[in-house]
Amino acid sequence: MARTAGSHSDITGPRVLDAALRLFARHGYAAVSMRQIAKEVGVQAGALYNYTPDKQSLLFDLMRRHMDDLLASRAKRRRTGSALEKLEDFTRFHIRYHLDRSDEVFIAYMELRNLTPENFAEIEALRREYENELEAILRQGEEEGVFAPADTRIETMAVIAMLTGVTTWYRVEGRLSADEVERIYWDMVRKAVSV
Amino acid sequence: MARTAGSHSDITGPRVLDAALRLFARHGYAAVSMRQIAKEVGVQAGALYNYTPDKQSLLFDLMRRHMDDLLASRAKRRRTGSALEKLEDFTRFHIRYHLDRSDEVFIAYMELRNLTPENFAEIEALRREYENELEAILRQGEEEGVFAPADTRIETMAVIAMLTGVTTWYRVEGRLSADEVERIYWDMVRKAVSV
DNA sequence: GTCTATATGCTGATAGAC
DNA sequence: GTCTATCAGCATATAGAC
Repeated sequence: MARTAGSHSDITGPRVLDAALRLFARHGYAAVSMRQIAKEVGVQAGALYNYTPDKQSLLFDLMRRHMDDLLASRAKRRRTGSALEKLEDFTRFHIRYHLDRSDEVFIAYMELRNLTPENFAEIEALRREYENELEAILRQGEEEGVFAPADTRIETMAVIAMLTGVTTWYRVEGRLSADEVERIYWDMVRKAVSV
Repeated sequence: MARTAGSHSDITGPRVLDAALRLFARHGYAAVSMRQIAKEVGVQAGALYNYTPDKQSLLFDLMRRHMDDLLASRAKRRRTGSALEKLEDFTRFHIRYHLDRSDEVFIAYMELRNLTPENFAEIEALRREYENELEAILRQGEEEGVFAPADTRIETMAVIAMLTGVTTWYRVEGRLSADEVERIYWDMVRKAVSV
């Protein structure tokens, strides 16, 4: 019951990360100060250092958490079946996941260069792991004869770039539902890689 | 013949923009200081202000110049013909142009949020103009019956995102020539929008 | 756990000598 | 046109009171 003087909340930790997420996504890591984050949380700047050793860790934790969530969510949904079924599942998953987490996605793509080399290597490995699933699907499809023989690595990068681009224009209040967007992109992806 | 004391070069102006281009592309606008730019040019920080009123103008000038060049280059190449011919021309142009100007492209996509609202509006209008040509091509193809009926605006965004993504992985010293990359992407674009 | 205060250094931009 | 010197402010991070 007794509270240490000045302690107004025991959930300040998550709120710090949330504030950093919003501000980094909106203004960019380098342009956001610890004071701005503190103001958003409702504490003084010094108090932030109870929750993070430094600003870089804030960025890294956000990216790490995002990539972990992405891979974990993907692992739950992964299924067996034909390459075409797998590709549709991957495409719809990617679109939906990225629409639901626009801030995280934006940071994950834009702020890579603001990570220290060690942190960058770790995040990049996770991203590569995610891309590799798509590449494996495309390869399977080629072997099945349903996808056109091609440079699968480049196809992988092209498909991911196309899908991730949805975050640059999609607005929830816009004219299209997430379901419709899924379908449109799946149409294009299917045709793009098919024979 | 006589030179003002301290004047070592009459091409410092362009060198300032070039240095800013490289540094902004590598580290991001917000993370680069005027002192870093000055060091790259080989002058003191104060001297930069003979060439630019402020840091924001440096960013805006780089973006403006890039978009102007892009639209001018495109206008030179634009041609008449079938939608399929026009789309191939657009695709190959976009890939090649973006491979040749990776720094400019990177800045043009990553630093939009660091423009003042007025500057942003101006750049955004130019980008929209570029996108509109692609959208018109897709529409023509639908009318000709060679492209699948679809949401042309989303198709436009999807195609541009896919093509522009080439800058994230292409390396001149890599295993693929620019010609091969052009062909691979054209294959995918053609299939993605066709009936 | 949060506060205030502060250390230390870098920021964009300007003034005036040469 | 470039220099040196400087202004005023903000950066990250830390110290110590409560």
